[in-house]
Amino acid sequence: MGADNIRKMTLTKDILKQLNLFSEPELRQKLLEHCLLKSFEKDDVIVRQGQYIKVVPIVISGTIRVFQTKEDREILLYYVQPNQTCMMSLSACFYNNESPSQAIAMEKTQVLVVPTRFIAQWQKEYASWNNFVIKTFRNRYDELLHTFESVAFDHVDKRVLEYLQDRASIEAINRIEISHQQLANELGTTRVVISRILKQFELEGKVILHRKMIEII
Amino acid sequence: MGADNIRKMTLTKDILKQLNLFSEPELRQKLLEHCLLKSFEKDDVIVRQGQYIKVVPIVISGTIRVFQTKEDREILLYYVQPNQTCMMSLSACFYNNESPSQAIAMEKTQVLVVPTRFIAQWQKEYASWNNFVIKTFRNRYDELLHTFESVAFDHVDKRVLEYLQDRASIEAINRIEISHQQLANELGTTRVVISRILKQFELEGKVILHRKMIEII
DNA sequence: TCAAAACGGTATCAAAAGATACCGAAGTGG
DNA sequence: CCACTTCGGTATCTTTTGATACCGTTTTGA
Repeated sequence: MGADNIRKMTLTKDILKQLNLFSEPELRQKLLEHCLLKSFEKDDVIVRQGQYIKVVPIVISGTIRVFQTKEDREILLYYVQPNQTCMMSLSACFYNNESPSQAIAMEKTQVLVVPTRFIAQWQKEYASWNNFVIKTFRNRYDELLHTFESVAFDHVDKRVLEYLQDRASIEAINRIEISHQQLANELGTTRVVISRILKQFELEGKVILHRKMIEII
Repeated sequence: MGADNIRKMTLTKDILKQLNLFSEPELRQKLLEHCLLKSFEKDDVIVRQGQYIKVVPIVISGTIRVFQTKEDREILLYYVQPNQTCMMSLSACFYNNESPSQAIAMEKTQVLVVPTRFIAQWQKEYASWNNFVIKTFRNRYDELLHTFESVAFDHVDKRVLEYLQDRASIEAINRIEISHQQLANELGTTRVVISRILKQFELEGKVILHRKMIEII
């Protein structure tokens, strides 16, 4: 939320309706009173590594990519879709510290900006809010555990194939628009390794390689 | 909780006092009514990979090691100390599924066994319980994120040194009793790699190697 | 006591990944 | 249109880690 080019917009009931998360009318009223609607353009920085976080962004539309970097290496943690929020924001509500991760908008993205001071309080008062908090913690932990396990135990080629298949499955497509460098950034390795592996896959008849696009057979 | 050699013992107020987690007298009364005290010997299996979990074990004394395995490889997730619980138990309360991890007692260990059906309910009713749940989620996530980052970005030798230094620091000792194979199991690699790295450290004057013990200089 | 198991050191070889460099093709934007 | 950037293929070499084997020493437990 340190990005200078944030657009604050009017939060209305209609916009809030796009979130199918919170059922209590009283809570929805409080969201209208205390929260903002913000809009980001593609590639806008939402959270920087090391940044102190004062708000929890719940995605209404669009996608946020959360990742770790070290020197010139980068690895995906997760994507934040509509009706979701990011872990470092939620974490910061209960013990404010610096974000270990970065968050960037992948496309034009609208978020509901919730001040952190309400999170713990609303958790006690509203079941749907508590449910959201717990589900976020739980799902993000499971997801990270899965990623951790494959980084720890699997070779990169297996992880590449799994990534492509997951993505094809989720998006119900077989033509994945991604460059080799982007794929390297998702998996925490280098572009050359990815190119090498993908070429091997092409020779094995698993994929057809296009420029910035990979077709799964 | 599938281990056949569990010893059920009497849960008394005095034993419950060893936990400095829960402040409400009403909650402490409910813990006395609904929970059990169980005891494990060193090397007892507390949770198996793939097992469905019906209880949340809160450690009163002793230590539990939680880890992931794949084929004959193994990597530490975390240790559960007194006043703590494990993540797959807590996770199972909100959506029961198979444990992705294994848990083993590292020494004689006593745990408070809380049936999962009370977790979500008590979370709404007792602030200290909610605090425990949230803190567990948060701390375990942060911890896993840190481990993930070093597995993803650091070489094994760096991770070895960091492990040894962390352990020396936490235990306020400089003689760490661990075999090369155990260290390999903590870090998800092989014994030979560990031996090689440690030998290099010895040549560099960072450690002195003993049998089943490493002395940090 | 002694056989077996565990431990750790070392060697050899292989596989995986990284680092660097170069190049031709495609895309971008002034 | 054209200079520049991006993309991806490939080569070469290096580093890191893994796999396997062997061995001498120490520990364990019957």
